[in-house]
Amino acid sequence: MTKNEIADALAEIGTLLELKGENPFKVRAYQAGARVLEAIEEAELARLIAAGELMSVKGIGEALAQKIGELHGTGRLEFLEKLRASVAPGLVEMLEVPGLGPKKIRALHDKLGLADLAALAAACEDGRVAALDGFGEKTQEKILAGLAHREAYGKRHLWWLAAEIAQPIVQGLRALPGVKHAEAAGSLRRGMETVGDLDFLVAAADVAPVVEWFTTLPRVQEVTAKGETKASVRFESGLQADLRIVPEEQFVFALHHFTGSKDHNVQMRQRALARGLRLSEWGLVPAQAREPDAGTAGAVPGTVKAAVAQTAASDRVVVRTEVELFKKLGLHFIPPELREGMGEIEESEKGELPQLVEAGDLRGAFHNHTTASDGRNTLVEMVAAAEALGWEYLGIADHSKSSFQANGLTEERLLAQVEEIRALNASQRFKTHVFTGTECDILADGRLDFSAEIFGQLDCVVVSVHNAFSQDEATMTARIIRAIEQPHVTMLGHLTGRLLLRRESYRVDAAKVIDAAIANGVIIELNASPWRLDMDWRLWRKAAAKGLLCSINPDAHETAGLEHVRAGINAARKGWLMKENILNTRPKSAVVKYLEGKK
DNA sequence: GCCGTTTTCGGCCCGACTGTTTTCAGTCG
Repeated sequence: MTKNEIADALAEIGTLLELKGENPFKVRAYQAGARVLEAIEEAELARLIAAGELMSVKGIGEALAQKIGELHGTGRLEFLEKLRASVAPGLVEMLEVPGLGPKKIRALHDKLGLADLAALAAACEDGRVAALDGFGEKTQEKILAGLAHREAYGKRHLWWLAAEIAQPIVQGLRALPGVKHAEAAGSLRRGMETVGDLDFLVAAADVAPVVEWFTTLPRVQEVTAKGETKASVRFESGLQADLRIVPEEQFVFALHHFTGSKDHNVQMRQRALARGLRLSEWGLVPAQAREPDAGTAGAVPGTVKAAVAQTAASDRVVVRTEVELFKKLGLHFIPPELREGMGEIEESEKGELPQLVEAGDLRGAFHNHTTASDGRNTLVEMVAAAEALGWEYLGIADHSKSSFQANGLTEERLLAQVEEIRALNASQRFKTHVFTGTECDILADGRLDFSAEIFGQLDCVVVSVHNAFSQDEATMTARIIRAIEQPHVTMLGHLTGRLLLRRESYRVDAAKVIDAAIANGVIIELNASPWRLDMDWRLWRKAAAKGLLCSINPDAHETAGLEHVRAGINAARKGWLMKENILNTRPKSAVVKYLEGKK
């Protein structure tokens, strides 16, 4: 069984135990185990298991090590199979209904015998749910609404589209009178490839006008909450957005808290405790400041909020920026993209966080299409757009002949395009230099769509899979490796072929392909299309450490698509990549030298 | 179930909100 399948199995155990009402800390241990496993490489896992060293990994103890070993060796786990048999599958689905958690689901199952969503809907409609102890009319309505909206609104949203909505809202909030600061937080700020909802944070003394402005934004379909410090809306697209308003002195703590991730926050709080401090969205206070105070209106005694309220202003830990917040805990600033609880705190403590690549570091981009194949803008239009972005160079890579659905180029058409590009460069009409190239199909058996002789006349050869997606993992992996072992190949396009929220990736052993790419001096692209972001950011940190070179490729099919490199920069930053790890941060002369070295 | 410069037992991040309740449990982030 593969690493990811084992991680899924552990996460499933956690969910099932939760539904059975098990000790929540045991549940957490399985969930944590699943996450830890995802961060280990396939080969490293096999080695740890063989060497009996699995328990040396933090978060994996005796019980998890035994179960992981059994899953890895046999592909089965009796413990999990018995667990599955003891929980109705419909209960797992119920967890996706807003307002339903393990306790309520258990009650619905034990007292009403409900075992799936259809039975749940029926029980709500005839009022049985509302009659249950601990439930009521409101809860019943909420469940029904949740079931109705599950299809339409339960989905996540692409970062790119969410950012397009969020950006003007942040600008608008900042322009409101009395607003001191406004930021988008959450997974959007962390640059995740998809986001569940938007989180806006505002520092302002006067709350009402901010809430009023937010809840009356264009395209707001429904205002789902409107209170003293918070409002929530749902846009027509189904995207939800939360707004929180805090006093100015709390803003940095709240921004950090609502940026997350959850794992990062847990680790930060533990770190604060270890240093005699308590951290929350309310502030940073000495851990011993626990005694309730009569004057602490509204705050629950013993909480950080109460401690903040009762601590004399002169004794509070005053923090004006996130840089200062991290510094108070003995850390260097951790960029939001790295806050995934994946070792960033340890590296920050050592002062060894990478100098992450920035949008301004890009000097050009490869893998772009024109009207010669399936693009919507001509060569000249694409180059003009690249020049407007200030790029030194633009790599063209139209489809090859086997991609007939994409109007792929034959050898003759490709060579004609090469002539056209050379003439354009010679004319000096644009400051942007154009590199010739192709996005050549990797055929089903790993052969390529053009001969080495053709490749020899191009600056850059991108090879990609566009058909026979259903091959098994071993076949697909061997196919891709065969392709990148061939001479003249510069880079591999979209490693897994995934389309976020639309199409699963094809099956491929990423670790093997990464090793083969390094061995053959082939680049793997970070396809910056917001629908792809492929190869996944989670794989980049280790791959780059091993020596893999990245190219952030927009895969643009129209001029506007060139700007998708911003999404690629996000993903690269999440993958801990520095400028040095990425080909298209290099000046044109260095790129020319690199490409000539490949011939 | 995991973990340990107070520990091998007794903890495990923190707080808001909602709806259901007369003081709190469950859910969510």
